[in-house]
Amino acid sequence: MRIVMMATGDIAIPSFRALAATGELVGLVTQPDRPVGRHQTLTPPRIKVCAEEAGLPVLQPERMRDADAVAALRALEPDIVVVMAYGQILSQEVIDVPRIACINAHASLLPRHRGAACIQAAIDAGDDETGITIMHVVKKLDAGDIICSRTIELNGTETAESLHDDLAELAPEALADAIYQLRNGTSAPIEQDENLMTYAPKLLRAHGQIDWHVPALQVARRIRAYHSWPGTFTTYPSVKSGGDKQLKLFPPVDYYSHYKKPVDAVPGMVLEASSDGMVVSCGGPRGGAVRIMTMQPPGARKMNAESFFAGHKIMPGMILGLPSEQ
RNA sequence: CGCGGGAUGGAGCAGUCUGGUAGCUCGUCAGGCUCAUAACCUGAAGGCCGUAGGUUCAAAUCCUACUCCCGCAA
Repeated sequence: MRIVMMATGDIAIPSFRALAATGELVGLVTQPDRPVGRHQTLTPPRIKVCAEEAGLPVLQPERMRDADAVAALRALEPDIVVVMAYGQILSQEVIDVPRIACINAHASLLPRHRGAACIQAAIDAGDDETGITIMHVVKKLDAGDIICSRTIELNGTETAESLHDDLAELAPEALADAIYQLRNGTSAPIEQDENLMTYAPKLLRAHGQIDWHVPALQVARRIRAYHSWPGTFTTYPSVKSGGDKQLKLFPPVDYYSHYKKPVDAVPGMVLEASSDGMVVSCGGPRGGAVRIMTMQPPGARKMNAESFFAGHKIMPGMILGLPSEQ
């Protein structure tokens, strides 16, 4: 059995190593090296480094749909192509290259949370469970028939970062199951129920701005869900510059569905500013609040509430996140 | 050389534009108050103001180079 992996994200690394260990992996297709970081240094995907250490051929086509890229993939004569966090939409021509199947490992329980931000979406939605789904690749994104899946319970403390790592470790087992079924011709793919489908589009930094009008539970979930990518932030009025400054927010966050507030409290109002944290009024029918204990002002490192309030004049009654509401 | 912000006692900051005795909120230590305290009062210790040069009677402050940290963008 000849297997080719198409993957770019770190989530695919454990799966890559597991496949490489079987000796059936004959190549990796990954995104081209990209300028990355503060100095725009050209950096290879980490999984590419893994492939080179394993002595496997690596393809990095700018556009996988191009004829020469397809030809290069075909030259590897794959029986199965395994796609995981690759970063390019595949054309039908590419999907048809492998002799047996082109399959995808997706980090959610499909048909829930199709799309790039599936991990964040599961936490943000407050799901009780998520997992890894192995399905056939079709032209429509993440819509192919399901071969198998593995489930992981959520306990309400995960961040996208921690869940990403857990799912990365869960994936090899699911992949092995799917490949075993395909090898023996015993797989019985199940069609996805389109009525249960949700879509989690790719996230940008700007999506991390907190809307204080939503209930405290949702604010707390989002701060967890978006850590560490794309992160969450709000803005605060700066006494020094007179303008507004960004404040990044970090988990863990406590939330209160009920919180004693002054009568003029509005969403985004700071209710408490102490070494125990910054309590911010949220929206929703009962008007809860969240307690932020770790934050990061512009130009500085991440710090706890005690340090933050030592040098930043944030007083109860100030309103956070105003610009987005105007 | 992608764009920008920053480096000041243990922590977080002000002071830099307009050069002239090192400040703030905490923390630490000592004493006081108190039945008691993480609360309150008083006092003290702790800084070559990132590094190296330059300008000047005088540099945290102005000029040049360098090191490290951070945000944006990817």
